[in-house]
Amino acid sequence: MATGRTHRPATRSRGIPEATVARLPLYLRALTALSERSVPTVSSEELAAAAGVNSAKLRKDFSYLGSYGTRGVGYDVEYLVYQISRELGLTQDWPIVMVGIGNLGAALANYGGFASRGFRVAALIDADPSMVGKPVAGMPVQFIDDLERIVAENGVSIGVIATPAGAAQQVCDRLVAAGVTSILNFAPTVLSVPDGVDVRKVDLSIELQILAFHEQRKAGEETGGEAILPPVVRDAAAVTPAEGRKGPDGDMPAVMPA
Amino acid sequence: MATGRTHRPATRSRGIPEATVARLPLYLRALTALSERSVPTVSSEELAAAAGVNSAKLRKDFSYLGSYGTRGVGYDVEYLVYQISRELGLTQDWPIVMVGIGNLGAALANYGGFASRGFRVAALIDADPSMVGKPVAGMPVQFIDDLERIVAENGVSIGVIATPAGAAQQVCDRLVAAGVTSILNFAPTVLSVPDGVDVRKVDLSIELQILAFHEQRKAGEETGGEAILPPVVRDAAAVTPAEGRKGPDGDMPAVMPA
DNA sequence: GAGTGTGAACTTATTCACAGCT
DNA sequence: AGCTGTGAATAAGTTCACACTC
Repeated sequence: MATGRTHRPATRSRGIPEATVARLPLYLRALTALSERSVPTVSSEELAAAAGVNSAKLRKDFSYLGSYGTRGVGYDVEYLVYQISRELGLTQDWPIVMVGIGNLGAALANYGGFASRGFRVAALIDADPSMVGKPVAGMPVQFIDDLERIVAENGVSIGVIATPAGAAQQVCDRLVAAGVTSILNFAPTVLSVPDGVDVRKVDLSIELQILAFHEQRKAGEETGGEAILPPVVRDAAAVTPAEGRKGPDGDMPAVMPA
Repeated sequence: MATGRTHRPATRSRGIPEATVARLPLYLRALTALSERSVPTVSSEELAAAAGVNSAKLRKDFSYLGSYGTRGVGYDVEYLVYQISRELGLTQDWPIVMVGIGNLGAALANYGGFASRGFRVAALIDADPSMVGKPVAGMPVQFIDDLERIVAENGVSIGVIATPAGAAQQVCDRLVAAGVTSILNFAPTVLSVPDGVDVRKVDLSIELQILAFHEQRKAGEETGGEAILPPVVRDAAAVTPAEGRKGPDGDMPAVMPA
């Protein structure tokens, strides 16, 4: 997240904590499901369970939006759906462009949840001329040379990058120059953007690595903590010995080629 | 994240903060890039820039792993690659299964970064009999009835769910029953799992909604904060009036059908 | 009675700033 | 002189617990 703006805007702004903002879509999804089942009201306890958080957190989160509940009763489902939608900006229409229509890009374009909530795919863009014109998710892929025109004509402010890592920064620069100010990045690279542009990243392999960390911990705990199991070295190529280090445990294995 | 275990294990454990763990893969990626360019050492400042964080945070993060740097010089790239890999558990091999080989599942299976770092796709599994046997990313899709056998035979502890939302919880339950203790969930649902099982979710539409929130803020700020612009209502269907509410601004529009 | 809304306590994360090593 | 490692200060996020309202 590369939000510039350190100082808050002059007007006394109701600052909704970032952590809360990140949970609003979760609440919204749970509420939408209730709405479809025509449930009229819901308590913080019930809604929290549906959203997978605890009720105190949920109430605190909602308190930043205003007092939308009724004591002794709970929350009006439809009313809350509306208020959260509005807060998230989903009562308006957001045209987005997707750049990089490979395997992943195509899959994302086909993914329904995309278009569902206020988001509309304005264009699919790729740099491969052989892709251009091919229909993906019911719309023809456009050539990257037209990126600037497409962004301008559609008033696009949100871009999705699903290119290979090598192309991502370049695409990002063009998007930003064309006026895009929010980017969802699926390429495994750190993007650098000017102040005022938001970047969120979704990274497959990072998520797996975090899971592996915890998984490893579990394995260690089973044997009574501080496991003796020496890590199975998978790839010890090209690691310098470097003596005198003081890590909490495990120096590099001796079998290591310099 | 549904980590059970409230109490720390008996042995005085070096508790690495969750926020730090989440950044280690980032550092690792930056270090790997340096390693490929045969850069021998790097300062916290340089590495932080490459990873997109600030240097104080990076040094603090590394301090939880041990003292792996050299004052006045910086960090030995190869040595750090090894230490972080070990800490993340990437020096061992993690067989994973992917369940749900639709558009997204197939795209993920084809995604290289998956297999690269210690992770090995042991099986692709789908519930659609017509998919079974078809090669995806060079391996035949297997039928969901074999899930338990596959998990057991391969010692799988990490599962990836890329099914439609409706099937996700059921698949999750089967994975957990079969012995999987870490799950990466791409389905737009909250999964409930027993204590001791970790779930991480990747959710497209949530990320977009967070971006929309910030995007809306920017639009408001341009006109001098506390924008007068009335939110364009896209879908005001079925919202109850509910008078007497006290949100910070904007009650529901009057045009609303009860 | 039931359940929200919220100060206050607590926990986790980030940033500062500088002592200490090379 | 340069750069790490880390206590101390600050900020952000979570949980507690209960007054208050319906």
